[in-house]
Amino acid sequence: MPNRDPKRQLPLTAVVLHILLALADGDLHGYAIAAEIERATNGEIRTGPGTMYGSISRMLDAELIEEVSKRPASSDDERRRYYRTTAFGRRVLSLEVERLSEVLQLARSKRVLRGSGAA
Amino acid sequence: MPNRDPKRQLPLTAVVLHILLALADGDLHGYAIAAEIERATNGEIRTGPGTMYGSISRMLDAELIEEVSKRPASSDDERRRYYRTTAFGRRVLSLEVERLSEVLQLARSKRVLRGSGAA
DNA sequence: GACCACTACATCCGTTACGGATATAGTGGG
DNA sequence: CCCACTATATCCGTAACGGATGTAGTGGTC
Repeated sequence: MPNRDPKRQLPLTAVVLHILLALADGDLHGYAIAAEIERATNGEIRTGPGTMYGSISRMLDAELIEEVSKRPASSDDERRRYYRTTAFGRRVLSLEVERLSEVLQLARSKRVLRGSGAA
Repeated sequence: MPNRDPKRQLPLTAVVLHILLALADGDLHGYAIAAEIERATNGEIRTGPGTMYGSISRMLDAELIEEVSKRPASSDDERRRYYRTTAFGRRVLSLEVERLSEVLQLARSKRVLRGSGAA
């Protein structure tokens, strides 16, 4: 059994964080996750197959995600393997987002941002 | 010469990010950086010597930080080695904070946070 | 109905990064 | 003069990333 303490999973790597975010809207298969991450980050984070399938494998082991057997009705490329976040994965994601929020507050208190910083 | 494109340095690892944040207030030596990170993260991120001095070494190579020869007047433990962020390091830090800010906005738009999330 | 670009997953391997263990030695209070 | 603490350094096993390579199904087109 993998480690059930969500705090032990932190901090997440950028790739793992983005995979969890990509799956927050609904189940996706590996290739689609990579495309979604690239889209969501304006191409700034790209995950080649090594990174993607390696990360998926580790996340399955950690039970952050799980494979879904039943696939969307209309899309039927048999090669696709769909994944969704587990309750544990959502909990970890939530904690990581909270942690990042605190890091950002710290950074802002040190006036680290240049002029054009986002809200 | 190391890579001078600050975007190539992203995403930073959690440890590197926190080292840059710790040095944002002023020069510190390695041991003090580790203590400051532990303090600033309420003990959630701890850096043993392997991580700390390894990270410092890599950051020196990347010219994110540099060693300062002149040390604070009153503190004179000869073993200490002080570091400060370079202009390049501040630039990278600024970009990373901006990136994290965008990640957080994305996460919030997906309603990933539980009730007690920070502001 | 052959072709070909694209989709999709898998594995390999080199590199980077982390983390604990170990080593060494200076510092400073009691 | 101890002894705990400070401080840096190195070693080594493990985790994670990233590009290369391989294989094969899909789907449009001529």
